[in-house]
Amino acid sequence: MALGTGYSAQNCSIARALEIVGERWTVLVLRDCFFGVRRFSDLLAHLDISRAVLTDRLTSLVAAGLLERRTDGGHPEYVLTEAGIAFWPSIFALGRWGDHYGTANQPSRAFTHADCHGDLDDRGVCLACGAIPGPEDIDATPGPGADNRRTDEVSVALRQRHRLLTPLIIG
Amino acid sequence: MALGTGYSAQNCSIARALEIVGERWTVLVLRDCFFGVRRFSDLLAHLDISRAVLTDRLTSLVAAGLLERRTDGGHPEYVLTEAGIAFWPSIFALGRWGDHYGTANQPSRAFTHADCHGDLDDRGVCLACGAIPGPEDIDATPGPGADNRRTDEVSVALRQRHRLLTPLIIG
DNA sequence: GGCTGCAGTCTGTTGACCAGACCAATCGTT
DNA sequence: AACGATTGGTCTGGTCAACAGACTGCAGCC
Repeated sequence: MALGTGYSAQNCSIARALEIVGERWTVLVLRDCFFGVRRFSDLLAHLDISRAVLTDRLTSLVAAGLLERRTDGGHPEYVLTEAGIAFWPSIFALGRWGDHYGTANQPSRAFTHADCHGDLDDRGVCLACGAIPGPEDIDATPGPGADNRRTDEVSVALRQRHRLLTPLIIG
Repeated sequence: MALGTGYSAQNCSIARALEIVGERWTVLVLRDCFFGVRRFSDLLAHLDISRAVLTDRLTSLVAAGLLERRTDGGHPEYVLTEAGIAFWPSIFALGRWGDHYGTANQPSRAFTHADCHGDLDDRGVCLACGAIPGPEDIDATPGPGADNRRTDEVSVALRQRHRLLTPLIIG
């Protein structure tokens, strides 16, 4: 393991999680995967990340079992595995905290329970039915604080209501 | 903001959260604060972190409003603010994910609802009463995967059952 | 076949993290 | 009050990760 990524002396669940997802950009890569971004070039355009670093993060995530690299003859696609999908509560909690205490005013994105169209509270509980839906049952829509400055195709596609985990329609 | 910490082009709740807590060690500092660690030297001993980096992280967390630096005449103490306490769901979610998908076998730590002694499920719901307790109502105990190799006083103190957010009894 | 775009690799530079030395303020003991 | 030990930092030099950008080889399309 590269220096700067290990917390070897910390025998702790949180440290073990951070050894996998604690590096710069890793969580944002996973976020985009939940939004249905699957291609190298789309991640590159949406994240404003160095190509070398994106390559490294994708390789690490595949090695750690959060992403699967699929090459059905054509260009590769990176798709969340069960372990990657299980990371959703962490993503959701981070986003909610960022909404309340980050440097901005309004949530950039809103999540609703697809089955009953209820909004989710800070714990992820559907206000309409009381369930805690997984990402496969959540729709994402731009929130009141969303900005429309970015013009890359991924950002444009994300301005539509969209079911998490399903491939994003780009272009 | 220093290079390597900004995600300026990402107008996103998650990116805004990561601008504050996304640097190396920051989440583990917060974890220790939830466990009741408050002194510079205790964090230093427990985290195996460079002094300069710990100074930087504490300064950043105070500046971001997650920690308050209290100096009532004596040595300073770092205590979670409301914004810091609100970060608990992210810490909990990361820990649970690390339990299931990290490199280890067994959870290093268990959390129970202090009011009714129920265990918490992966979503933070008390299995006994159905509530989702905040950290002030949660007791931490060593889990089945805890190790006893570390001998620093903080690690030793954490082997006792202990209410989150209350000062840890060290020494 | 030729062209465009995709998915990386490679290179030099910048800056964050590291270990460890150093220093001032505080605390405990007498 | 004086003294030493502990605490809470700062400072320095070295190492490694991230950065921007050039380059390469393959896929897909016409």
